[in-house]
Amino acid sequence: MHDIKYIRENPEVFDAALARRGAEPAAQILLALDEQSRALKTQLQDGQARRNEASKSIGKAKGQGDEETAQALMAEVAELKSKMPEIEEQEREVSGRLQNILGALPNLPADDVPIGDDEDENVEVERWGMPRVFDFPVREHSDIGPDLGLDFETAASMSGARFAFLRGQMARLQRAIGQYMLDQQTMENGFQECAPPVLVRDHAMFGTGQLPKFSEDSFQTTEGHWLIPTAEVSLTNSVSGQILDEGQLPIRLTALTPCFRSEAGSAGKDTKGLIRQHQFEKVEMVAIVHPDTSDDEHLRMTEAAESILKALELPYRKMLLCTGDMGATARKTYDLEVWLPGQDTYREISSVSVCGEYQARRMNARFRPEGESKGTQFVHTLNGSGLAVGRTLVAVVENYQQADGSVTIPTALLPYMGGIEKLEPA
RNA sequence: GGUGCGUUGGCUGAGUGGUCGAAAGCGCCGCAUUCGAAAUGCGGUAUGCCAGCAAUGGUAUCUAGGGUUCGAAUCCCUAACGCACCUCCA
Repeated sequence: MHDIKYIRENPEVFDAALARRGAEPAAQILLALDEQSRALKTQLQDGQARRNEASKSIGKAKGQGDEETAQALMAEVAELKSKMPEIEEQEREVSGRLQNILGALPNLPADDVPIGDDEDENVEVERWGMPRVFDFPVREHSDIGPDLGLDFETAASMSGARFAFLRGQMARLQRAIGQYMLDQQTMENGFQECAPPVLVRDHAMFGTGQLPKFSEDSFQTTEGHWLIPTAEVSLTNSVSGQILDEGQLPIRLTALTPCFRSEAGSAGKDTKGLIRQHQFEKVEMVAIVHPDTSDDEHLRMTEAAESILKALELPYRKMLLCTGDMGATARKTYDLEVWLPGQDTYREISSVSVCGEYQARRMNARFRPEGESKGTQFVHTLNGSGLAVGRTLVAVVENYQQADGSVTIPTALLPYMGGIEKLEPA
């Protein structure tokens, strides 16, 4: 959500920023609606002022027992009132349209975000770790997995495509990965562990920006609840509508939850394996911070995600997303892409975004600056995966695979594996 | 799923259909007092929009949306949320 005042004062800057994202200019239509809406408001308020004045006089007249004057005034007010609903209706319609357009616009990219159309124009910032050299034919996880407890057929029989049924040591490994990452984020990186709802209402989805534009990406129950596509929704909305004390900031939250995505529009993409599922687990990080610190927090959060990959000794690269590849709510995003030897490529495993006040405005999440009794400011919000559990599982299986089809367990995960040191093919 | 009660400013909490943007207290800010502080006293303390250089004035907002009325924090309806009891159930 954008500040209409800012647009009023900087229409060209606003449109230029939208253009960098490849979005159509919007300032002109917004300002036209804004002007109309305000003109109608004024008109309405003039009418209301006269009505209120007359109504007060009626009260006085009645108090003095002057029934005649009261009747005359009442007639006048009735006349006045007959015209008001029409203006009211117009005003509602105009400001409704204004809100709709405003609510559907993406965030403005930060100045240092590279301009580009799609992922091909993302910029590699750094690379960590050396891809392992294999002395046997490397296989994809979808190839290795079935003998280790990764069962797509059983899942398909009950749920269809893009679901997985994990068994035995494979299920255990997924649990170990989730537990390990949650422990790291809470005990090492200062995030508070949360266990939030995974079903949320419309306004929560609007607050974090999934609605109104991206409803087709998520599942909705027959009751009207949405299944969260990421715990970002639940965690960020925990401060929705609140006025925090400056001293409470920063708030750092994390949660391990299932995430649900319809993957509409990605038909034919990543159909093999665990990469793109309707349901997957993810450890999410969210930070609610003072506006002055959001850029630093962005780096901090990215490092928190990187620390997991380093501990698991998984090679990765850090990408700065270009304007065309960023999510609608982000001002700036770093993606971490893990090396998948089976696919001979780097694949996204974490996405860390700073949203500025874009979500905070939508949620009306504010803080009260220290030492001031009045006045509030919007907080800044950030979110990032720390990390996606399913894709981490893929990365472990592919990077730690052995010639005999077994998979060794990264040292960091051993304490979570209950004595299992290797996944053995059945 | 059923019944009842509730939702007021940063917080607590009054409020008979007109004089209520709303008592009082707390908190916060300023001033006085003090060497300084505490305590005390005095004053000030919501937000959006419109007009205005400004002071200020107008208007809307007492969870939200409808309605009744010349006039609604106050009456009616609906929803959301909270609490209690009942029913059911991991």
